[in-house]
Amino acid sequence: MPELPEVETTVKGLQAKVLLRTFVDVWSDWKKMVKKPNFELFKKELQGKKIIKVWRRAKNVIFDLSDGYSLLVHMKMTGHLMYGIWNMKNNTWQARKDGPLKEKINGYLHIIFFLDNGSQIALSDYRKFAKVELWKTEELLTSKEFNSWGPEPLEKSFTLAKFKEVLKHKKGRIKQVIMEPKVIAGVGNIYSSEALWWAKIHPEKSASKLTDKELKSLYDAIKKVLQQGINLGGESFADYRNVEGEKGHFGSQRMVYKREKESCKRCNTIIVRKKFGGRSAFFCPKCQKP
DNA sequence: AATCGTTCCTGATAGC
DNA sequence: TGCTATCAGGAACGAT
Repeated sequence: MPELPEVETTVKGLQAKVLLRTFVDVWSDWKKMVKKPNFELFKKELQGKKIIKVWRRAKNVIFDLSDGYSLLVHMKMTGHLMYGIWNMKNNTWQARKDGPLKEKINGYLHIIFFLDNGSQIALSDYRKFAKVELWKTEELLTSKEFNSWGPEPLEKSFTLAKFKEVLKHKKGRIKQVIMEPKVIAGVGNIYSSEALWWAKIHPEKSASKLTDKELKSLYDAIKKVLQQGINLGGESFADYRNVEGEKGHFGSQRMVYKREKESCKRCNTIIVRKKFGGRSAFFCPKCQKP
């Protein structure tokens, strides 16, 4: 599932490919993925808009366009954006003009954006939870939703004091709290599990019960695992791929996520998987005591 | 105000 | 063997 490092990897990949390109058309076989405005209007309004900037806020990919518009894409759980040249006739695609011809078009492409140089950006999503929205930039930046998201954990302004401030009055389980978009941006199931392992904190511990030492450890761990994720091009345990359709390498660094019944790399204890709040937490019952 | 349950999807897997 | 039931999971939203 794309979290901050995966979205960041996607953004970097797109920056290298699509800056200053202009949208000429859009195709979709699942039009309700476009939430704003309706698909027909979306298609009409997007045509002729030039991509000026590609950036990330929380887990959203944002394309700033000409005429004061912004295109927002949230990949949710199983989505990923790919760039390339699709050949509808023989069902193939190339990530680069001079690159190898990939055997088959990914079977889950639900939106394809056609660019003015003959290339395309495609949104693949087998669970169809992804969302796409076209905003006036000013409206997006001042919207309730945009301003509800928590701080960016890798920005300088995210200090330890800021971390403590956002956790204030939070009594819920720490894992669920740090996964909440309104608390901190970009942290999901993978990186919350990993950060808690590094910080030696049990995922079900109440956020309000963390000691100062634990808060500092967790703060450091969140930044550490996210940066490591970016450095390794994200995690591809499930569906995530970069814009060229390739896997990320964070998997090799996973300490707990999806490692239940394997041994803890610190103390050899068997890693446990426990579901709460509708999600699976992975942790070492010895290193991360309740 | 904080927290919990529901909703959107479909491939994989468990159970019979 | 083949069918059906269950599950995963980001995050907005409504209910409590």
